[in-house]
Order: sequence, then structure tokens, then C-alpha cells
Amino acid sequence: MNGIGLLRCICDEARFEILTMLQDGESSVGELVYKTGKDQPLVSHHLRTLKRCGIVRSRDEGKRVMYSISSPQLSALIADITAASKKIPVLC
Amino acid sequence: MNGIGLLRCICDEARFEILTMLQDGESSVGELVYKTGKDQPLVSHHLRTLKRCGIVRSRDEGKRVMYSISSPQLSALIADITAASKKIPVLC
DNA sequence: CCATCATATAAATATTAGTTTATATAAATT
DNA sequence: AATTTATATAAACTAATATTTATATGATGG
Repeated sequence: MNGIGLLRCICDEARFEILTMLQDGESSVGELVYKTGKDQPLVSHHLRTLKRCGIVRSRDEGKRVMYSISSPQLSALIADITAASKKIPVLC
Repeated sequence: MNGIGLLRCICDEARFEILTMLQDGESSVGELVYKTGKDQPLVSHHLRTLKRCGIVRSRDEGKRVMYSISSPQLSALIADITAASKKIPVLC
């Protein structure tokens, strides 16, 4: 809605990790579960949260569901944030 | 630390509001209390959180304490996020 | 059609984080 | 020195959010 909503959704550690992985291209839930090492229901839950916000979209492929970042602008924003936070020394 | 810390600190509604106000220049606690309409201890608490993360800095001026955003890069990041989230249609 | 694999959903629980309330400190003004 | 003004801190409370556990759905292959 007013900008913070987007941030709030991105700023969770698990979701940010998922989004970083999706920056490399679309991915199935199973792949994300494997890469993150987190429980499958938890990953699915976070994906649902991201989807509800319109940050990711999904596409059925057989029994798999492929997720990807829903717009290049969002992809750019995530990249920006990652880059910025590497440059800026933060204590938290 | 790894980027999310910064985000997590920024993404709170009250803190984002404070940061947006500090984008216009440094401000005393009282002024922020007045502008936000929030309780003084709450504003102080959020300022402490922001300071702990290195996002804002403070300067004593008599009995006032003036707060400001600690670096132009952070200021730019906040502006970027604000601008981006206005362009990107989000549902949350 | 039964078993299996992939994903989703829901309820229960745990954790984190924000807010309020009360009080303390510290500078300035009388 | 006492009072007022500005800010900070700490404890108690509340609310939001993440995680776990258990189970359901739905597609595919035998």
C-alpha cells in the first residue's frame, strides 16, 4: 500500500533468502526447500506471503509449482537493497 | 549485518515515518513526537533502535537532543525505497 | 486405482517486536 | 535549590509473526 508493506514483506530473513535465490531465475518449492534447508511447509508459507503481496508469482508445471519474482522492477529493488546494504556499514 | 538487519530496522511503520521526517533535516525528539502524534517514550524507543543500527545519530543541544540520518547513502536508500514502492504496485 | 511425490493448508505453539505505563535523569529557568 | 521542560529507560503488557506439527490436496507413474 504505502511502501512499508512492501518492505515489511521483504525484510524477513527467510523471505529475503528466498527472494535472493529467485533472483537467479524461477525455482520450484522443492528446490527452495533444499537450498534453504528449511521445512517445506515453512517455505510454502513464506511463498504464500510473498505471493499475497504480489512480490512473486507462480506457475504450475506438472506436480511442481515454479515461483519467480513478479516484475523486473521488484527484482531491481531487491538488487539495490542488497548492494546498498553491502556498502553501508550497519550495526544491526 | 547482512542487509536484512538494515531492512528490518527500516521497515517498521513508525520508524519509517520518523526517517521520512528526518529526510527533511535534523529534528528534536519533541518535534518528532508532535509531528507523529505518538507517545514520547515510544518515539525515543524507536530512535534508540535506529541509533543502535547506526541509521541515525544524535547531537545534544542544551536540553534538546537532535537526531539526523547518519549518512547521505542511507538517506539515498530511503529515498530510493520510497520512490520504488510508489512505482511498484503492491498488494500488501 | 493405488502409491508416491510435490505442494498447500490449518491449528498449535513459540518467538519477536511494538506499545503502554510509570519513573528516572539531566539541563535550564525561576 | 526547586520546578519545569526534554528526553531516556525499564518493566509490564499486547499484538504480530514465524515456526512446527500434522494433515490434506492434487498430479503422476506403476
